[in-house]
Amino acid sequence: MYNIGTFSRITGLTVKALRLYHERGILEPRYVDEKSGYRYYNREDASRARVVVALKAMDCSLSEIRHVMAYCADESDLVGLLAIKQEALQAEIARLSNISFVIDRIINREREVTKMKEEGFDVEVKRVEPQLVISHRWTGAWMEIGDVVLKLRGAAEKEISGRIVNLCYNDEYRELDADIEVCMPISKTVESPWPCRTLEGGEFAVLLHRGPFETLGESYLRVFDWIEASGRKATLPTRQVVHKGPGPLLEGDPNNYLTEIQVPL
Amino acid sequence: MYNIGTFSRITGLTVKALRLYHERGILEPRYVDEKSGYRYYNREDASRARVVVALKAMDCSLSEIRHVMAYCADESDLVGLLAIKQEALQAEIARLSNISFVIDRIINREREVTKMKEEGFDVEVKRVEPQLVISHRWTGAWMEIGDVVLKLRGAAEKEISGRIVNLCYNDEYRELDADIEVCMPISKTVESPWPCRTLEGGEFAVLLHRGPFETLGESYLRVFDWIEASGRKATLPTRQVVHKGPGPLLEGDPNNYLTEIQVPL
DNA sequence: CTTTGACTCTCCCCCAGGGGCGGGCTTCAG
DNA sequence: CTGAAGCCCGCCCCTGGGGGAGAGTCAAAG
Repeated sequence: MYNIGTFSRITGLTVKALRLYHERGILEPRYVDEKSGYRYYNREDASRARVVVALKAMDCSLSEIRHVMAYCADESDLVGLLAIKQEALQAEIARLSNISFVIDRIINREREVTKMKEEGFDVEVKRVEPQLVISHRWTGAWMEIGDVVLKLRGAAEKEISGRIVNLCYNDEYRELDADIEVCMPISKTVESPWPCRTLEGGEFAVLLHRGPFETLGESYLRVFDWIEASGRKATLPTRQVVHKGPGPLLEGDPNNYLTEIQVPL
Repeated sequence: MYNIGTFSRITGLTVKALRLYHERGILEPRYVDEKSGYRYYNREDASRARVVVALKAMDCSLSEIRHVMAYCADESDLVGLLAIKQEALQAEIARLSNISFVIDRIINREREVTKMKEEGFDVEVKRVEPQLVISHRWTGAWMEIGDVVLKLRGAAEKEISGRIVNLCYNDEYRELDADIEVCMPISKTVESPWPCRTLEGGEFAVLLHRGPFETLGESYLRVFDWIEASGRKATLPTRQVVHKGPGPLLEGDPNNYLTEIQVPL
C-alpha cells in the first residue's frame, strides 16, 4: 500500500490530479482511512494508472477516460474514440500552423523595418522587379485607403508576399478625388472580387520617408528636385510602398511610419 | 450605440465573452445604463474589438491581451510576446503531431488485426524477411515477458515498426526456466540498453493461433504434425509473433489474442 | 512520550468562457 | 396603454487541474 505521495511518484501523476481522479471515479484508491481521509493505493492501481496516463497523454478528457476505464476492455473498443481524436488533432495542428505562419510574418516584417530604419534616407535610383498583385483602383479620398487595404488583405490572406503599394495617377495633388490604385503583392493567383495583375518593373527614383502620410509632400519635393537636378524625367504613376503603416493589428505611431516613395523614370 | 447583442454580431465575439472582457477591463462598453445594467458599445469599440479578436485568434491569454491593449501602441511592441508564442506553438504542434502518430499506429494495428481475423487458420509455409530488432534474451518464466515488452517498447518508442516476436530456444516446454528472447522490430538503429540485431529471415511453417497464450500448445501440436506429415524437418528457435495481445493501453480479452506461430524449416 | 518535520486532508480561487436559470428591460404590435 | 416576444442582467456550475491556506496526521528521533 502506497500513500498518495509515493503513488504520485510511481505513476507520474500529481497529487492534485490523483485526488481529482478519485473524486471523478476514474482512479479510486484501494482504501481510504475513515478517520484521517488518507488515500492508499495498490500495485494493481498503478497499472490502471498507466492507462490513465496514456489516455491523458492523448489529450482525452476526463469523462472520456472514465468511459474507457469503465467500458473498454480491448483496444478495438477505442478505435472509434481515437478516430474522432485524430480528426480533432489534425484540425488543431492546422490551426496552430496557421497561427504560427501569421506570427512569423509579423515578426519578420518588424525585423525588416528595424533594419530599414538604420539605413539611409537619401534619394537613389533603384531597379524594381515586376510583381503579381491584386489591386483596386478608384477615384476618391486618400483616407479611404484604410478600408480598401483591409479588404484586400482579407482576400489575399496567406498569399501576401510583400508590402502594400499605392499608385497615384494624378500629376497634381488631389485631396478628395485622387486617382488611386492600392496593390497587394501576392505569391500566386488568388480568387477574389479584385483583379489579379502584374505590376510592371522598371527604374525608379526612390526615397524612404519617415513620418505620417500627411508629411509625404516634403519628401516628394526632395525626389522631384533630385530628378530635375540629375537631368532625368519623372513619369506617372508615382508609387508609395508602405513598409510601416497601420499594421494588421495595431495602428502604431504615425511618426514611425516608413513609406518608400518611388517615382518612375 | 449598439447593445451587446448587436455588438456581438458586429465583432464576432459572443455575448458571454463580451461580458467577460468588460469584467476583466479588456473591452469596456462606452456606456452602461445604471438602472438596467445594459451595456452599450460604440463604433470605436468595434475597432478595438478587432484587435482583441486577432489576439485571441493567436491564442493569447486574456491577461496578455489586456497588457497589449493597455501598453502596446505599435506592433513592434508585440514582437517579444509573439516570439514566445511562436515557440510555444512549435512545441504544441510537435506534441500534437506525436499524439497523432501514436493514435495512427494504434488504429492501423487494430485494422490489420480485424482483417487478419477474417483470414484462415491453417498451417502454411511462408518466407519471412530479415528484420532489424532490439531484443532481450534471458532464462525465466513466460510471465516475465510482459515487463520486458514494456521496457523494449519504451526504448524503441517511435521507431517501432511491427509486431513483437518471441523466440523460444528450448526444444521442450519449460514453465519457469525457459530460454526466451523478446524482439521489438524497429525501423532504424536505436540507442538503448538493449542490443540491436538483425533477426534473420527464412522459410517457416506458420499458423495463426487465436486465444490465450496458455492454449498455444494445441496449435504448436498442429504445426509439428503438419511438418512431419509433409516430410520436412523443424528446427529452433520457434517464433511467436504477437499480432494481438495485451496492448500498449489495455489488456484486452485473451480469447481474442492472435499469435502467429512460426517454426523454422 | 513528546516533539518535529514531512505529509495529507478539505476548501477556495484561478483560467476562458459555455450552458442554463430566474427575473428585469425594451420594443413593437394591437 | 398593455401584452408579448425577445433581449439582457447576474449568478451558479462545468472543464482539468495549479496554487495556496489552515488544520489534521504519520513516523522517526530525542
